[in-house]
Amino acid sequence: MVDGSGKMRIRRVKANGRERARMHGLNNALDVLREYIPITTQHQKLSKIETLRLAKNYIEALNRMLATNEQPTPLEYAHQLANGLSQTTTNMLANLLQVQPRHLLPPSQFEAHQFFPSTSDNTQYFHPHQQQFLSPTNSSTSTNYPTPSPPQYYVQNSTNPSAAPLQQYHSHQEFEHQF
DNA sequence: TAGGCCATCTGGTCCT
DNA sequence: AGGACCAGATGGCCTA
Repeated sequence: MVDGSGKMRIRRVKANGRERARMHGLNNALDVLREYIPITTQHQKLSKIETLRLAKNYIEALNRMLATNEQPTPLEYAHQLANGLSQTTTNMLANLLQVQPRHLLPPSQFEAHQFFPSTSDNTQYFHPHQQQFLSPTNSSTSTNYPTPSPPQYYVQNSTNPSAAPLQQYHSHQEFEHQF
């Protein structure tokens, strides 16, 4: 602003105030959005960009459930939600859904991590490219659903109003019983 | 300490 | 003319 007149200055100050209010409105909307997505933390809220990414993944996951009329396994669900998220948020998600963070690595890191880290168990692994589960002993197509490793499923924070599809299941057995 | 995230300011553009 | 929206710049705070 070259013109330093009082009138111009007042205009600028008023515009700044409006811009501040506009950004506060945007942030409030983001706070509301955070309440409806299935990650909640006590001490640290999701960043703006991660909130938007996770919300998009969550909508996609819900749409998929509606389209297929099936609930995903926790590992599948975690994979859908973790798509494109940062390492930090992915770890947080893995922790909340009680799956191994290494199972949620993006394709590049997934392969770099060696496809099947251990052959000592019967754990099956979700392949992000093929969008299906493979087992260490039989890497051919697995048609029946796997038994994912985490015995407990996501328990929603009671202060969070979001309707996370898995929150109703409190144990692995209860989850399996639905099918 | 570098990098990520954020709030704020600012000037440009478009719309009413 | 004035408001809304946008993107770039800047500086502060926090964390790995």
